[in-house]
Amino acid sequence: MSWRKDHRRPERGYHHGNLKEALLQAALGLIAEKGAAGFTFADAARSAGVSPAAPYRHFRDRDELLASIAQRGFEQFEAVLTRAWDDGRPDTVSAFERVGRAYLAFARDEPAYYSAMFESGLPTDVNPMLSAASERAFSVIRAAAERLAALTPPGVARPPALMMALHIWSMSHGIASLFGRGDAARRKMPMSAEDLLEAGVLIYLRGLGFPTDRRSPEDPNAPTGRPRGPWDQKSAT
Amino acid sequence: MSWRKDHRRPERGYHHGNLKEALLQAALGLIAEKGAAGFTFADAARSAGVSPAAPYRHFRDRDELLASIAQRGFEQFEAVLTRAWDDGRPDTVSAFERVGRAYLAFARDEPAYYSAMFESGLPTDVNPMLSAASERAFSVIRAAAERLAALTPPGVARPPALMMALHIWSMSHGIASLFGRGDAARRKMPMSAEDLLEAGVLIYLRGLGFPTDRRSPEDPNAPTGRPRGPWDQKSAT
DNA sequence: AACTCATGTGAATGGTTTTTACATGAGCAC
DNA sequence: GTGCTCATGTAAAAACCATTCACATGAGTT
Repeated sequence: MSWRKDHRRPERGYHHGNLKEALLQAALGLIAEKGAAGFTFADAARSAGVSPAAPYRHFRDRDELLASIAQRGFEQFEAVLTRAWDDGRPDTVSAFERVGRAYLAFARDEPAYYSAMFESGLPTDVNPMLSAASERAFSVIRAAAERLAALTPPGVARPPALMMALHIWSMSHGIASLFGRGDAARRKMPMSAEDLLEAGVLIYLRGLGFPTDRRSPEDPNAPTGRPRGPWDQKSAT
Repeated sequence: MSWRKDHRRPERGYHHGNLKEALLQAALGLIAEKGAAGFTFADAARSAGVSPAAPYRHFRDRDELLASIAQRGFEQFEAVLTRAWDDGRPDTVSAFERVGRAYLAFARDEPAYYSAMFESGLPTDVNPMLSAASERAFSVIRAAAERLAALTPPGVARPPALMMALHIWSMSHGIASLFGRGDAARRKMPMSAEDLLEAGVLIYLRGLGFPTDRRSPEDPNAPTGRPRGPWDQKSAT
């Protein structure tokens, strides 16, 4: 049952056996703990139980390790967004909102990945593998926007899907960066990041001519009430 | 004999005379050059022509210097946004868009400040002066949103101004972070960051019920043309 | 002129990055 | 099994940075 010295740490011989993976995991933990800037190469080596020079057998330098993490992050991000999109089921608009929530959930649940992906100051364009992975993640949002754009009601101008995707991505990224994480940079928030994003997306879609009110336009429950907006969806009192 | 200061500075006595300011300026240049992460305390000292220990007479540590820069950045940011808002002249909506463009212009023209403010990983809440400065900058956007919210057409639900401000800020910040800077993280962009933000804001405002089309609704130049959206505002062919 | 104290220096400590020469042992040929 | 080879790990060292401490300087004050 013991295939490699993968499991436990019985007695690490001279060779680690799986150092590259161990370094990635160690770095991930350290970034989550002390931020992308505070993470050090030597610390990762110490975490993995090897000398400070060992990592250089697997990564050219600290930046390459960071880039590997960012790339893996984009791959997981793509998977998460793809699953949330679920090819637009059960309906395009609600699947689209699910993608938005998945975006925020990823930023919150995987701060280390998110940090490496967006806040590590890595030059994105010099690493083709990295920028390709990033592009694939974005293409999920873009594909969803294409489907949404195709649903534009008749008589309404059809927006460019790429522009829609960039808007939604920007708002998601802005909310995640400014308000999305645990306790950092938190301001007086009247609502959760998720609700903020959902309301923003609904308002935006309404601005494009989509009908987004899930209540019937003439709500029998509020015949004389004030007009309602998408931001009321969760605040029914 | 070797000059004590590598640069031609008239005052080269034992005391610098204005070291704190010189360090701030030096750090600003270094951050612009090598990013917030790459900037080193010793480098700033060298730039100012003093020993590596001298900066400790003015800043507790590297983070405090970074925080000082971030604070000054928020102050300049506030001034820039306030000037752009110009108390809502000549009309609220166009002044609001001017604020958005000013946001992007600041991120582009002052990457060092922007980096220190938003990308340096500083704990915002532990420094009261810093978070207050950040709050004051945000309050400009918030005040503009208040004025905008007050203009909600009759019969349309009035959105919470704070929510509007958070949405606009998020989109601005997202665009600035993802697409706003010189050559970093640039993707296939169908339009400039400024136009992207302007279109996004107009669509968002339309979603809130604001009339935003600057063309007359029945445009005589396009009597049989396709329907138009805010994204067409700049693309008149 | 003498005193004081903010401000700057030099040196020392301990950590990080990265390179270089060397050590180990896993996989493979035989 | 024996012996070869090479990927992988180590130790040592140079260069750099953050931080501290004892000490030096000189500007402002008395």
